[in-house]
Amino acid sequence: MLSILDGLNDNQKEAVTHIKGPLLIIAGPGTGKTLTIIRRILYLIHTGIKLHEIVGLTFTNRAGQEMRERIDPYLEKNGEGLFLGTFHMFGLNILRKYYNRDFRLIERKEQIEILRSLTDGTLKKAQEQLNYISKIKNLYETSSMKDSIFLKYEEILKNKNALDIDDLIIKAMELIRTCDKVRTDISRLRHILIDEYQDINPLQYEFIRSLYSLTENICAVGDLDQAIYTFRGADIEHFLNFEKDFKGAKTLFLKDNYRSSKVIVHASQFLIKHNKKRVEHPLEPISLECSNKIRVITVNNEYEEAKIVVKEIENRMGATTHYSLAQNDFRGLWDSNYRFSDFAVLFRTNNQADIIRDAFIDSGIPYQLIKDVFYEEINEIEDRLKTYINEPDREKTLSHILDYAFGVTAKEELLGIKRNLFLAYRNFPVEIALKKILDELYLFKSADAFNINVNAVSLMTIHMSKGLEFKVVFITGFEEGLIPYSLARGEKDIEEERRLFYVGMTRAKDELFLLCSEKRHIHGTEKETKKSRFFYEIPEKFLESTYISKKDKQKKKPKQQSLF
DNA sequence: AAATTAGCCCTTTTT
DNA sequence: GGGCTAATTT
Repeated sequence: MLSILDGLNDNQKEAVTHIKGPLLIIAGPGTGKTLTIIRRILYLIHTGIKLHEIVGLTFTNRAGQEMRERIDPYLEKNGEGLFLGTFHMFGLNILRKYYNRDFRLIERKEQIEILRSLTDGTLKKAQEQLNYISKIKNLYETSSMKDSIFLKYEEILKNKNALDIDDLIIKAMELIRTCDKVRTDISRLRHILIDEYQDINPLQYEFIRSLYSLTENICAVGDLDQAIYTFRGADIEHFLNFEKDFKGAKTLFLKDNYRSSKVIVHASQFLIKHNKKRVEHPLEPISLECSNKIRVITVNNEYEEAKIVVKEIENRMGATTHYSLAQNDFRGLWDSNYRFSDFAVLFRTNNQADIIRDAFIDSGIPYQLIKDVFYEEINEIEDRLKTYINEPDREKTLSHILDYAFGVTAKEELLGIKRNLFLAYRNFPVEIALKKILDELYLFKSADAFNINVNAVSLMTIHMSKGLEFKVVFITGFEEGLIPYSLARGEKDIEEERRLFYVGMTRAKDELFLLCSEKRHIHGTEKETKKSRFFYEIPEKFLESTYISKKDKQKKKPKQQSLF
């Protein structure tokens, strides 16, 4: 009991021990959100709640996995019975148990094929219609579910005994609502925890409500200031309405930031306060040290921008060139207080990555470019798996397939799934066991995207950086057109862009660099740029601006002459 | 059927 | 500028 609350601050303790009725925990960046959730689960268990009476829902496998890893050591039998994972995995579990054991999960590629057959055959139209159907499902627009294209698509899926990824939630919810057996099973649940509540979409909301009607206990954790996915259907109104939605709800704030320096916390707070649509809540740095100012560096072009990033990293690592060749030379690495993995370079759009990556290749600094490589990877896996089909021993073949498919992702929590798949498909023809195994692999699409154990500088979009932290963060392209992005027009869009930039800023623990290039190639043509409007929303006292430009000297000369 | 050319549009992205 | 696709040529 004492140890469960050990090391927690007062806000966190309250969040852990308030276990009756609905609770909203507003957890700003770096406030110990995951720790609090974990301790809360341990506390629930301590009060006599059983593992199988708790369900924790996350948006990404990464988040679910992180919690799993951190909580399992404290639990008997490796936490068996406690569900911690994505909405989709939770839905899948219900469906496999009660719906139809051998339905197939179809992936985007096949969805497109189906819609091609239903429309004029062009990819463009098919994509358009797929987005439309997915939107209907995720916004849970029941009235549009009578549209002819929707019905035709559903009919084909039904004939194929297939579900799409959105159906994992929809069909599971329908079962919960209509099937007594499932209701009985679900009603064993007593506590629902939902992470990242600000990014919930209407479908997920409906799903939660269905669960809540049976459990009466809900704990939502999130931070409106970090809502960056409204563009794909997340609705921040759910967060704003939590107290109205769930009778008797209590709201708590975690207000101590353990992650970032004083300057970074204060500067980012000044920025985010420009948003009108938000819940005001305090956020204070624990750190009292007088820290470095945020460095705003203006350079001539995007190549210079990349060079500056590399140079600043080299300065901190102590060594000079070609680390990959210098494995026996420990001097630089040994002296440094930094590891390469302490640095992150963030950008708004993926096409900014190339120039930055090239600069890293030139310098020899190890880097990991974090993006959705899984699609390419899975095609490779597919090809490789097909070569196993001809082997005579079926069980052996299946085992090979699973080894290969899951070996690539190499995640501990996949081992159980691997075993289950083996048992389930042991008696199926190999080809069928194969479109199914791949199907389930798709659910783990981005599980490998970021590897925290690799000692390399991380390069990624700001979106991908959510939930991560680094000693030193470089945000590149700090210009109008990129931050905020040019397509963001209305107040609502700009506020989301501001939140995105806020997420980027608050990834930094010690040092934050904002890089601004005077010129940049946009769709091939060079354009003059302006500093981001967000620059002017951060008080000057937090900033240290530097101007590095090749034109520098030429510009200054005429100015001086004019003085005489 | 393969090869070439002309036209198009350009975010962010999980499951 | 370049990746993708549809249209056109060979």
